[in-house]
Amino acid sequence: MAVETFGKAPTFDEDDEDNMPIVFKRSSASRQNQLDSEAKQRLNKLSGRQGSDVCSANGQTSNAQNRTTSLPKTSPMKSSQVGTQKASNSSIQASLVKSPGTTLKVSDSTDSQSRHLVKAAVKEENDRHPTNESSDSEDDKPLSFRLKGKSNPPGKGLVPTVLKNKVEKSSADSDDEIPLSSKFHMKSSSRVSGGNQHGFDEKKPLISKVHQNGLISGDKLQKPGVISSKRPLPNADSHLPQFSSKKPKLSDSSTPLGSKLVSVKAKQEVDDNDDHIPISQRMKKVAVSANKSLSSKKTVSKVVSSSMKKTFKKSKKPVKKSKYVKSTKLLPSSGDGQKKWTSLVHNGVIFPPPYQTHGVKMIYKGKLVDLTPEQEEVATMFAVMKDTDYMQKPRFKENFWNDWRKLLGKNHVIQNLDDCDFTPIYDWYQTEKEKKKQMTTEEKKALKEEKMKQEEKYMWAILDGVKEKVGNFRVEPPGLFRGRGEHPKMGKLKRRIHPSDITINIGKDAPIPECPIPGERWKEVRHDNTVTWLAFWNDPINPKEFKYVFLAASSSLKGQSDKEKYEKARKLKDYIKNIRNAYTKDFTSKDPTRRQIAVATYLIDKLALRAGNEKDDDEADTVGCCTLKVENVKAVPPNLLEFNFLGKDSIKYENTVEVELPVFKAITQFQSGKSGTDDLFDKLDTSKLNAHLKDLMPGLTAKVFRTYNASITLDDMLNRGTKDGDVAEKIVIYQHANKEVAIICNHQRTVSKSHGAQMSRLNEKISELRDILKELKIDLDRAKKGKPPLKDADGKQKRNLTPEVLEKKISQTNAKIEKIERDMQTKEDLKTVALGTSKINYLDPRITVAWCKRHEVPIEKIFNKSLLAKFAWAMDVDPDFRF
DNA sequence: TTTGCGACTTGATAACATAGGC
DNA sequence: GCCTATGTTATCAAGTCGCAAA
Repeated sequence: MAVETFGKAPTFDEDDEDNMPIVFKRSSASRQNQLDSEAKQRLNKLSGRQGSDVCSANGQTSNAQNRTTSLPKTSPMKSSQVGTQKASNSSIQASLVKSPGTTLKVSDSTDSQSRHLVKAAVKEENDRHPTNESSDSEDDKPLSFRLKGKSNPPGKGLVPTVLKNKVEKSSADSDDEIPLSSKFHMKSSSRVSGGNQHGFDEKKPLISKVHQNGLISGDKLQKPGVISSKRPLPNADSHLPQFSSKKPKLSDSSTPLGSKLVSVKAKQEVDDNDDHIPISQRMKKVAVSANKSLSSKKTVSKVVSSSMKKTFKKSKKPVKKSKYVKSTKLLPSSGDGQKKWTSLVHNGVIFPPPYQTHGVKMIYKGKLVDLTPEQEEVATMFAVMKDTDYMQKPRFKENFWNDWRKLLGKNHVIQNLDDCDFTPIYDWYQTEKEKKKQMTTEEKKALKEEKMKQEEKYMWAILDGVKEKVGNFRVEPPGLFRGRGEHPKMGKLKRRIHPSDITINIGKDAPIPECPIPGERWKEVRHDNTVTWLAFWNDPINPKEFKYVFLAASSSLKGQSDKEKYEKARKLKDYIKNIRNAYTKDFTSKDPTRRQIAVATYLIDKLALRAGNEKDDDEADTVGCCTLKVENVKAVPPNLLEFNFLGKDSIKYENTVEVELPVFKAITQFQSGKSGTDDLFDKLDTSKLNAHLKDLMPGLTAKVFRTYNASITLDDMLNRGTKDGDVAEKIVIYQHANKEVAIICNHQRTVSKSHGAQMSRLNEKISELRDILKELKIDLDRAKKGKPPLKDADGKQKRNLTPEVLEKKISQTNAKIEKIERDMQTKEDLKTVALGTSKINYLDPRITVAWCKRHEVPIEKIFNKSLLAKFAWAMDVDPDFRF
């Protein structure tokens, strides 16, 4: 096996007490009733200093998934690694360079729509700022260099309470103060010229690079934005307290939190301690061994896997005819509220086809009923949901009935829902579905092509001369609202959206998209380049809210903000020690607000809880950290906290954690004198919390902790866990790390209906193989004695095989059994865990790409086509990249 | 200080496509 | 070559968070 088994018994480094891990284990919390009992029993510890599993509230010990492991210290990247980076990176880059010279690039698509778009784009392009600069990503900067000047004393504690030896790092030393443009001038290449794979304008500093300790950075390099019609452009630095027009709320409180805590940010620590490692990881002592030097130079560090090369080659391939390409590059950065684009051309949105009546009559009180097409359409929406869980929900039926009734009118023959029989419509729908299924491959293909033809022109936009995919160009069709959990509005009619509902956003000089429905017109056309949406309409269920049409995840615009997100999370690494220090100190603060902020931040950091905005009464009753109710947390002496609440999407969060005593005490204090439904953090909301976090680190918000902890967990587990072995074994390591992150983030999925059947089938297969194995062994014995093999089950004489051949067969069969057993284990482990969400949203793709490069794992074994496109910006990362 | 608006990101799952077993 | 398990993509709901107005 290529790896240490993560599930092994913990081994702590007893000698290095300060590095003793904090125990942090997230249970695979369950969806309402779907959690397997195993996961339910998982016990999580937050601050234990012992490696043993702790009994959960129900008295059971945690299982293998909850194993406690501790981690040794991570080391900053060795300076000796630095040298290899450029070379290997540049060779990769070389393979990635494409379409130099022009802004408008070649595309593989040349339909007339596209030509039309290009024309407009060219016109728009002429207005563009001609000197768009770009430079290479900070990835090129080795971590060791980025942390230059930072030192960290060895043997530092992991738990904030035991933190010591603060090493002050002048903010001026931080290379984050330096405009990226100057840091990477040697590699800069203009996006306009098409020479930069990234396409980032690194001169536009990342949010955290804009100001630190009040220093002006490269922000001034940014081109002036176009004035928004909506509201004045916010100051690019408005996220920083000192420039904010709004005073951070907490600074108003009796205790001057802000001033005291701001000093925290100036202290930056080197990562020779574990503070940048998520608590979850620090607590897991992976028995790291020989592969400690994983990140050190192996010859592979210069090697790109063949498949990876293939991928790169593909993206490099110039596309035909068109003057633009589907971009894999990133746009010049734009700050919040700043100009996001200069030219934008697109064809608007496509509408669902008008309703076609089927004429199937439903039954009311045993009699067939005539419905108008409008009434029939809504009745059909309801009828086809017969097999869903919504039909068991009275609220769903009530809401549907209220809306449908309005369409029926007061005097309609149908007077109540209970006497309605929608079966004829349901049966008709099933027949239609069956017909569709029965279509020949050719018919299906033709249908698909027809659809593609109709949609082609809406699929693409040209943003600053680059052809980009549009994400959701289809207007949502009418239907019944499928709110999650106990959403008060479930079942309501989501009415049809018309062009007159839609506001289009497009470049000033671009042709206004033709309204696809004759005789109708758009609600409004705007030319707002401070936003990225192409169109929006008001959500018919909640008219105060909007539905937007954005570019696809693979677009430069999204890639740009994705990268900024991860850079911000990476920056937290430099601050995390002091942040943890600060909140630990405040666990015992006399100021209750301060105490609540400290404990909330702790929970967000350690449990990856979401911020928890306030919700309206017309939304499902779910909570996040700031909105936790007293009843959601049970304090079990001496220091256990049992969390039980519905989080986003009404996914159940169940987790028992062991916390530091001051946290436990604080929680019991917050609970005292309150009823179960009262707010646990009554002096807190997300804006107060985030205002406070911004005092600690520019741009820091609650959600950054999730990204940070997810990515650092992956980075750490991969680097500690990967050993030599074949690709399949390495992929198992990756999945394991991915799974840990998914568990930390509570990303769940429903157990597939066929899970049980699949497992039994695999079990059967294993026993078949074992029988075969037995026979082979007998035959081998006989062959060795020169005897012929026994007859098979049908009584036929088997072929005479040499002992060598039989031995080979035995080993092949053993390998097959092992593989199935491994697959079964993985399947069982992952049956309630969704790996995709963290991969898409929380794991810095550069960690994955760099790891693949280091370990010769083809990147497409980890990222599918969509992810490869989404993370194009991360593909040329240096193999030595660490989060 | 609170509320609401606006613009995004994050999320589970339904629908669809495809690979691989028979 | 068919069928189905599995993987991928589309869908749209539900979060976060900044900002401005009340």
